[in-house]
Amino acid sequence: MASELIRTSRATAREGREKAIFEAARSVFAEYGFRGSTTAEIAKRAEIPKANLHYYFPTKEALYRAVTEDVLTAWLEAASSFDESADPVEAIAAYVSAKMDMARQDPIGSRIWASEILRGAPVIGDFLETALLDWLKSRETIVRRWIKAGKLVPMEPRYFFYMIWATTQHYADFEGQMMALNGGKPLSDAQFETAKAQTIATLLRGVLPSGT
Amino acid sequence: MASELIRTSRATAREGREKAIFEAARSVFAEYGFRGSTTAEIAKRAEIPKANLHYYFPTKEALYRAVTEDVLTAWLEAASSFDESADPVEAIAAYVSAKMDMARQDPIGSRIWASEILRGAPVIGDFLETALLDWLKSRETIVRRWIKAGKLVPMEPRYFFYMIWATTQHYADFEGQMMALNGGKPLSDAQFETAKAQTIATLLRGVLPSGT
DNA sequence: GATAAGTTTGACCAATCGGTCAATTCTTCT
DNA sequence: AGAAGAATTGACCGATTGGTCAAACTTATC
Repeated sequence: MASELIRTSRATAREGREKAIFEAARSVFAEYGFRGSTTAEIAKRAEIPKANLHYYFPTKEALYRAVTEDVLTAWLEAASSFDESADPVEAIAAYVSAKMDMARQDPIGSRIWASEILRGAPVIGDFLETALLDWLKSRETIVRRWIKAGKLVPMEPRYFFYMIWATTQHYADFEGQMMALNGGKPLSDAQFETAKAQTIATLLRGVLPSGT
Repeated sequence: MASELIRTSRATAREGREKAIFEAARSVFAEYGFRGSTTAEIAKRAEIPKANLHYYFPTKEALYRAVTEDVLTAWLEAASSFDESADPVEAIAAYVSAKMDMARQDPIGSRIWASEILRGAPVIGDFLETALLDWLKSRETIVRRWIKAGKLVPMEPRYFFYMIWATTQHYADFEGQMMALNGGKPLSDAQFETAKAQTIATLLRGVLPSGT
């Protein structure tokens, strides 16, 4: 069966195994950070011998770099949902919504980001100082324009973005705390939608002029 | 000189050395989490031989428990600043202010909390399910009363507290990210005061009825 | 079906891990 | 001054760390 041979070809099998290692690494790094993670634990979660892991990723650091780069890509995707052309209500709502969904769908990525920053961002430091700073500057300009047009209350845009990042990140990083406060269960879909809607509403009311 | 002997007595010296170890442990645990931290690194930062560290704290875990208990104490202190008797504006402003100041003065404590939650809160789990849950429930009752009295917009109090916790925590845990976005320097006192005032203003406007 | 290339794996390595211990030094008390 | 206890420390321990390697096994190609 040639077709089946193609489907299970070496390249495909390799991709699958790489992905299994990758996902195992994500979960371990998110839980224990870089230094606290062991290649043995990652191999165990990927259900392969440790030596095999080093065949696909030469070092623990190379694996970590691959994982963090992936997180950055996801971050940039969500960032694009802050739309300059839209009016502030739409732009903010869409952006917060996208970030909340990201925290919900990929809490592990968010936690990797958090633990990377906690130890001083040795790997993504460059990204923070370049791409993230550029993004923030350009969005600050947009927000300032809205403020001047009277569409938003006077404020320092930067600290508003910090509030947004903080809140959305919180739903991923502190899931454990939320679970403890929710009878040991994670937020249901309904609860999460309520949280999301309320977060957007509170943030919007917090920056829109009274008459709006 | 008897007075000097008393001042540098054994008990006092012991306290001092214990505190040095304690502080070293806090900084290492905050940076690398429990598993990523090593007693060797802690001893190095405390400037003592590793064997001496184990004279004061028998195990790495005992040291970690001492550190986390200290963090919980600080948390409870800040929690008390949410005053039931005050009106909502005062209560919320005071609470957010206290939490922001805590994040500013003791970012390390906040980071220890964060990394403990990231790995599933194995040590403070009990606290979350008991003391923290009790605190949250009682404050939810207060907030609901204010909502019924028309002093606050209708909402789920819980998610509002999450926003407060998230934002204040963010200023401690993501200090590295903020530095990168601030020309490599930490927020100045003036910047921090602006951030604090704006955070309080935005949160308050976000939950106060329009006419207020 | 034979050859070559890609993949898997147990055994192993030096370095580091948390922790112990006995010998030594320093303080306190009489 | 000297005995007793408290504190310090280098040397050391078994276990675990990230990583290597050669041998065995699979798969693709002719």
